[in-house]
Amino acid sequence: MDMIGFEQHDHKRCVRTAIAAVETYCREHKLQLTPVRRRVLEILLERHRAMGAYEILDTLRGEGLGSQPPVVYRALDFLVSHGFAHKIERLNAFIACTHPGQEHTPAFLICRLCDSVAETHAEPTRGMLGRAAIDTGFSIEQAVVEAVGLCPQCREGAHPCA
Amino acid sequence: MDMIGFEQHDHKRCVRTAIAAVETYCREHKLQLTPVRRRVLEILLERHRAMGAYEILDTLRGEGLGSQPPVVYRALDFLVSHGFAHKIERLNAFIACTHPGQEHTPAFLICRLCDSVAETHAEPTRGMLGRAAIDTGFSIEQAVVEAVGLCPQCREGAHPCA
DNA sequence: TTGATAAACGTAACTATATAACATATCAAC
DNA sequence: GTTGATATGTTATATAGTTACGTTTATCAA
Repeated sequence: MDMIGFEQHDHKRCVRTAIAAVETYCREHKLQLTPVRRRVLEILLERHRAMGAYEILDTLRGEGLGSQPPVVYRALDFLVSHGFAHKIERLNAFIACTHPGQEHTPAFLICRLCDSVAETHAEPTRGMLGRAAIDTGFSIEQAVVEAVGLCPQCREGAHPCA
Repeated sequence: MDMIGFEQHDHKRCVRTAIAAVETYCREHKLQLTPVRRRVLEILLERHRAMGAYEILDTLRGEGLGSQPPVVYRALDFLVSHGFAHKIERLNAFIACTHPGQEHTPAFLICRLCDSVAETHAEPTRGMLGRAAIDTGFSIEQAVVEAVGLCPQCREGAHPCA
């Protein structure tokens, strides 16, 4: 058991489950989960945090699985476009999806101190943003929702004055 | 009158108004609206769209106002940190705030075809995201909310089948 | 099983975005 | 005017992402 993503959980099990879900999805949708793509996803799942493309690339290099930027960017494009991973725009980094295969609009809680990221769910077409879009005639296709703040752990340590 | 930000408006007047508001705010809060900072804000207001830092820098260069990246990044840091401009994470670009000086949580509607950006307002601490934050013990300090889709103009031209 | 086609990969070079570090200048207060 | 803080100028470098092109591998139909 580790403390990851603000919560305790059995990490090895969560990696296995996620990989299995992606494998199934790819089989059913005739997508090629090639060695590079699979390994990039595994790296993201194992670390269980947002990683820069070049950080992932360094790991691949050490394993002889491709050493140039396009290799990792192509794998990430695949993973992101099918919802197996997400890009955190605020960090220029990538993170494995916590529930791959399911349709969802991800939102993220990013800790500004430890850079940990928790994925959650948002309904951006509801609420004020959806209202604004309708009013202006804008059609929302996708949304980036990233909250920055303090995770529970850092919150405790951060304010000795509190 | 131009078509900007999805709507017609008197652009020169909007630039003057915005600059005046920022000037007042800076005077009242003892902030230095130096020539470089002021000019970067003016450039953003005049263009009235999201601009990359290097695009702004090119303009500054042409005017002899500083030619190296740190110049523009420092000016942008100032403008963004005081809410006079915003960074669009999705575009790695910057845009002038449409109502500087007022407390607000900006949200953006970004057209994926013409890259036009409209600023609106969101209440991310309400709704599902706020609920998720409370449930996990995360304290939201700031939020990036950027919807990607089609603006009214591009929507018309984009689907001849519709 | 083979040939055609499309998809994925390997690599080099390059472009774009952003920051570090340090010297100089300017401003504000005493 | 001297001092400390704030802002600027400049060089170099770090980080992020793309283009282009040739090769390999998978898919599928004849």
